[in-house]
Amino acid sequence: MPGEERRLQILKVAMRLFSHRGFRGTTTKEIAAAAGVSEAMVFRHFATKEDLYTAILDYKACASGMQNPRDLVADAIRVKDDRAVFEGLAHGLMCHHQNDTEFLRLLTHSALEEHQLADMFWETTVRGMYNFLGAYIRERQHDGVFAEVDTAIVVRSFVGMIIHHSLNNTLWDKQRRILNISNERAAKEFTNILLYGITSPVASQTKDKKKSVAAKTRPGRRAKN
Amino acid sequence: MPGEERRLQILKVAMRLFSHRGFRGTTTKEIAAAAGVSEAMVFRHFATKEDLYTAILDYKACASGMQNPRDLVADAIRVKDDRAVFEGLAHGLMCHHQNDTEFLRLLTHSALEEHQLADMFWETTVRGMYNFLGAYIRERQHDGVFAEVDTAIVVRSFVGMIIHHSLNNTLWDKQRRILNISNERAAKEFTNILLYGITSPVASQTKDKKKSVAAKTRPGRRAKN
DNA sequence: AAAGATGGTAAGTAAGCACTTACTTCGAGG
DNA sequence: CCTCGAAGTAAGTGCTTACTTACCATCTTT
Repeated sequence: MPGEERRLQILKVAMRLFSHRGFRGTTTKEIAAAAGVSEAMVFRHFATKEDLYTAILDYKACASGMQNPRDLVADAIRVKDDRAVFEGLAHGLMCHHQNDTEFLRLLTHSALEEHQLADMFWETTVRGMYNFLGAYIRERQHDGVFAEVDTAIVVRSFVGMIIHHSLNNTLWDKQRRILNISNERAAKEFTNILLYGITSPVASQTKDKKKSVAAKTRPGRRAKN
Repeated sequence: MPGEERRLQILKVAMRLFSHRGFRGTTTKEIAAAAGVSEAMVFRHFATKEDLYTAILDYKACASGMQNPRDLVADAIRVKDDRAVFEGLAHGLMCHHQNDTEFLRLLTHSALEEHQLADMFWETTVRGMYNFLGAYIRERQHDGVFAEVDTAIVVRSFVGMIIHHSLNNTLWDKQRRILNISNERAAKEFTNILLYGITSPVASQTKDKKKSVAAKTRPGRRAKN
């Protein structure tokens, strides 16, 4: 097998093991065995175990896509379709987490171990999310559509629903015993709660002074299903 | 030092180390050194390292209090003060997480390692939370105060905001660079979003058919501070 | 066919690990 | 004073760990 291919294979195998057992909980012997080669081969491709770990993180950060979440909802932002912005973002993130469960696990491990990856991820992806989503919310506040709440709090609330749901599905309740819904449904419901809350609508809100795309696309009211 | 006292001391020291470095990442030698005794003493009090781990979990589950969160808001539930229910719950949980950061870390570690503690915790505390909070929400839906959303989704959303915020504070952004607010404020803002969403109020909602405590205690509208 | 790069391994090594053994110290009770 | 159990340790034991060395086999190039 050519070198590059083998390298990638070892990397992927190690990724799987690290994500389940953690860095210290995974031995180089196990990695070698899972890859079907001798331990020496692992060290031919990666000088140290630590190198292998950081190579994985690079791979996850770059190759694995991890497209800017902003791109997911660029269109919706342009036309100020609030529902599409939040729903699209939620759906995109949750699908990513579902398709790449190792990602969340690795990230959580690195946060616990206080590995640099956690900081890196925070400084780039997370901060970026707070910035661009915060900017959008602020814009809509100026439009008079959103209430004047600290934007960071809004982002934290919404991201909290999403991440917590994904963590539940991949870490805590894999059989989805407590809550088993599709990502589409979850995205829609979370968006509903963020935009309108759970308090029953008591007055038909027909007196919108500022007509907005959000208002146009707002559903009558969600039903239980 | 008497036996019981030493045992507890070792247990607490181990708890601190385990919560930061994980089970496999902490050596018995380190534990002994941190407790100021020889390694043999650790094994006199706990037959194996695994025993020490489960002893910690028992200690956390029982001794550490971990009072039923229902008790936190029993009064508010009785008088159906929605705001007090959610705000009290959020505040209580977040304060608990803040005062005992090891708790969240241990729990997260055990979930990643798929240790039995994670299941135990899930089956008791988490399931209990979904049950009692879900029951309250359902009651208020029958009262016509809350919209007809699947109660488990509502609980997941709200708990998500809380847990995610706590995890941020203890794991990801310890310096609170992105969001630095008190637990009181966070509890209040999360509750606002859950109850009313972030969409600006456009019609004064004076036509409440069913007068409720929630309606009475609802604030005019929150301001940015 | 010689040379050498490439992909691979068996068999180490030194350090670190959980756990043990054989021993000391010391205060209370008869 | 002596004994006896509880608190404590120094120095292991055998196994595992990350990492190395020395060596093979099979291609490609000249």
